[in-house]
Amino acid sequence: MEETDRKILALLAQDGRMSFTDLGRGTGLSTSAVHQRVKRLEQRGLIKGYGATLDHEQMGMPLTAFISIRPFDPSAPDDCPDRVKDIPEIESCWSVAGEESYILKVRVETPSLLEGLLARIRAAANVSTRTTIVLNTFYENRPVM
Amino acid sequence: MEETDRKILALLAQDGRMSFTDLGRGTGLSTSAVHQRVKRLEQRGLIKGYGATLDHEQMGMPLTAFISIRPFDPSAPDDCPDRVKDIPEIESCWSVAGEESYILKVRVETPSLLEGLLARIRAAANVSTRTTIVLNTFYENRPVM
DNA sequence: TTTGAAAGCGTGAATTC
DNA sequence: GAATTCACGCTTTCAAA
Repeated sequence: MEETDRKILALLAQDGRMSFTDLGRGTGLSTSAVHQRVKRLEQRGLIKGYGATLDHEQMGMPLTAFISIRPFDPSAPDDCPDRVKDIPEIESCWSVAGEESYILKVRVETPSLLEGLLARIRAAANVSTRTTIVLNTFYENRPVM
Repeated sequence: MEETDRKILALLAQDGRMSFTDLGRGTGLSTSAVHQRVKRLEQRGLIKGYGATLDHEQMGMPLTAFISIRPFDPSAPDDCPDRVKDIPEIESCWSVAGEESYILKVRVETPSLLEGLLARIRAAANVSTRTTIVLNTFYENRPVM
């Protein structure tokens, strides 16, 4: 992948609704040339999708937390992501190296709903949890490339 | 905010490039009605922006990590986010309640670049760090609403 | 990659509910 | 105040070169 594609990706990371015409202006290509490149980037999976970034506070989900997870029984099959994937409050799920096995990022409306969520996670996956409450989001998902 | 707006937000969170025409079909409104609503949601800040989701592995930044931060000197002014905001490898920056004061999420190309990044962060903000390497991203930034 | 053309979309004003 | 209709110009999309 080269220069022009990286430029297109940078522009789309910044403004996911930018028109092909403007992408063309931004890269010095014709509209259909960028169009084809974007389609190819989508097909190759370099662009995984497009999304609007919402203000969760205004949407009534002001509480964000990280939940670090370690299995109770280290010998049990380790399918935690599968067991929690249908819990809609979980925004992200990573497996990690370190003291814990997984980190979840969750969003909820209230502390008491967080309590209920933790109980559900512990029950679904038979794990112990350590919760870190987010006090302030300075920035999130800045384009890094 | 009501039903229709939530529906629009859900659709745009899922596909940030959906046309106003399709948003209209999805909500039972005319094109210009959704158009007006989306513009209002943008103005009110409920929609903070639109972005493409990129595949960082394919882009040559396969290493993701969380860096937990605590100040060396608890009495010093606590302006860590300000001091690290120009480091481009940092994708997200949260302040948190718990043993550490901040969590950063970073993306780099190689382990040795992570080493250099950690040194830069420690020097810029006079903090100690604890790094958790991401082994696998099962999912990230799923729409939660 | 570009050109060119058809179809579809965005946008605003006027209108109605 | 919010929805619809309509009309214009611009954008998307695809085939052909």
